[in-house]
Amino acid sequence: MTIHHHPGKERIDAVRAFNRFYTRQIGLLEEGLLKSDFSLTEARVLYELAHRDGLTATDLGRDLGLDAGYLSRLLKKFEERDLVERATIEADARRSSIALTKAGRQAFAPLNQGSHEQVATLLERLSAAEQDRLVRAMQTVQRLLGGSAEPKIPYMLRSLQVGDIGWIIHRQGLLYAQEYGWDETYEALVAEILGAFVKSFDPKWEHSWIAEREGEVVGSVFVVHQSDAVAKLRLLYVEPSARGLGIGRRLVEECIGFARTKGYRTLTLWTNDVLTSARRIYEAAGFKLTDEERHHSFGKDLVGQNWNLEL
Amino acid sequence: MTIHHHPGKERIDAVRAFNRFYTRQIGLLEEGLLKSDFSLTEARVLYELAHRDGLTATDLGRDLGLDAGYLSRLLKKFEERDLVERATIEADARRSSIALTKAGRQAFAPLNQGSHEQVATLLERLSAAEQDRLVRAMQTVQRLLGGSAEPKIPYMLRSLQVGDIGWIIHRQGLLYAQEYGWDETYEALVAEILGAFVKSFDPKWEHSWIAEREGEVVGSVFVVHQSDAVAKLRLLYVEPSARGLGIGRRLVEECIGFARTKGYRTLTLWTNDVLTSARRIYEAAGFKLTDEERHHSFGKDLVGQNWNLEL
DNA sequence: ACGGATACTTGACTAAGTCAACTAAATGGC
DNA sequence: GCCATTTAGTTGACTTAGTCAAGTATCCGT
Repeated sequence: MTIHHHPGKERIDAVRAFNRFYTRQIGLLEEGLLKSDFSLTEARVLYELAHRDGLTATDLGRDLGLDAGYLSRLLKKFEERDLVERATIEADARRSSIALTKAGRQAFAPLNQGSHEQVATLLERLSAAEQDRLVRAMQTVQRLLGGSAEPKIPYMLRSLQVGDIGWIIHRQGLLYAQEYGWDETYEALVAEILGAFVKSFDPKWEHSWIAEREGEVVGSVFVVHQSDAVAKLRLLYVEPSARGLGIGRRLVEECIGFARTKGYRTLTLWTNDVLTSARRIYEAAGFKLTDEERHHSFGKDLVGQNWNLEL
Repeated sequence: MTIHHHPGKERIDAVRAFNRFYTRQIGLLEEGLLKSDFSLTEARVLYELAHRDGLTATDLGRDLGLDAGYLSRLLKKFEERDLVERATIEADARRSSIALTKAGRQAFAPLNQGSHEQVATLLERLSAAEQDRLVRAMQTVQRLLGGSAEPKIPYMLRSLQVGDIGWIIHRQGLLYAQEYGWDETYEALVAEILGAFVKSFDPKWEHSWIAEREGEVVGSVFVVHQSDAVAKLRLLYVEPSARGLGIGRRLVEECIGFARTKGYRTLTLWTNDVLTSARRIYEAAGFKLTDEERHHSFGKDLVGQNWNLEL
């Protein structure tokens, strides 16, 4: 379950600004269609017909937001021009499945090509990296507004890839700075830990888990070898946007399972008392608080805690 | 100058998919306007008039992509309904500056409110973090397509902030993996270097520069203390999207200037021969190659180089 | 088997937008 | 300073795009 949130004025205004911007943008793209013998709506209908099979008039009307009467006439005109043909659906005599004829596909091709070239021209003004960012940003917008509800797979775990440790350092640095006011030395500590982890990585004794949700890193945890009897769980974190999905608990469970199968006797971890949600996960997993000490780190007075789990 | 790039089919198709998606999205938002006594175009005109001063008919037509004749009649109707008034521009008797009257603002208010609420409803379905991502993504699209030309300030230099080192580790890790096929140990090395840099940072002898372009990190460099006579330049990098702006050269110059003022006698650096564009910058800045050695690192056979500049 | 819904179709209409011809004022070149 | 050209805006005549309501044929649930 995702937590919903009443949006602030700045966000609403930003979205409205984008809507105005893109209304204009689409208007510009339409102008390119003007020279063809099809209107924008006709082109949209042709596009759908060219890319999807077995469509009925109702499908088209629903997906493109068109009036049934208008669409009916439009399709009739297409049929007269021999661009589309309708096949009766045996199961339902009211509906018919609409498809482009060969002539229809031929008429659509230059239209499609024109649109393709227009977009290509638009993109050519950008560098490859910018094109990439543009596409990603568009996909983000589409995914978020597309009402795609909850993704089928809420998250998946994988092991470390290039780019991950930098990303985790970046996010943890920012997150703890925002939430607890820690300074840049925390980020530096994470960098040192993860740099050393990768450098001296020993697959026999160590492991990492990255939680990914729709292609984005939303959590991670590491198990490092302290001695043949003691494994250490390090740097558990879950993105605020992905909290409530049980990712934290799952990551800790993976660590425990890994430590058990590798024959460790104890799983230990160090944390700070301000990190209450992490603490709750450790308690639920059976960890016991063994000791606490005050320390001054990351620009704050903190209480460090060691927790142990006998395996 | 930015490097342009011929876009691939996937990117073009992704952009076209987004256009279709957003055409529909805007269609849905328009439906909300239907109950008011203004058409979408009228509402757009009212919006512009409400938010910008001293507009002429031509300005409106250009910015909203409207036919001059159509707009003329539309404004005449508004004037008859006493929603707008025109003031003659003393410098040019052909043009007149159009503004909403009090009645115009009153008529616009519920329209504006309606649109505001509609967007608010749309956003409410998302969590705060998702709203944030949506807005960012929209701003990215708008900035990239907005033809905002070159930004007034092509880039600016600043010193390190929380989140920077993680970001630099992430980007360098990915970049060298993509461009030269280096493995995750390079990213780990960067993490160790930067973790240690922040941890043992000595402002008397050391410094960092982050190049920022429109709020994004596009380059960085570090100077570290090796001895009181020798400073080391480390981890120079410039984002591919920001190459050609002279950022690399500028970063190296800053390092040299800093090393001179701090009284170092030598500025040294280590690099690899495959990094040809960096090498060109070092040569131009007066660095001399002192020695080379073959080594196997980051999953590749490489030739490491030491370069020195006597200050 | 029948009441209500669904998938279209058609007629009558209005809104939205285009195009070209026109007037009046400004602007640039010589 | 004059004249050709451009720009700002207007108007008439028109087309296209889209809406609305009433209608027919078919399907679906009970």
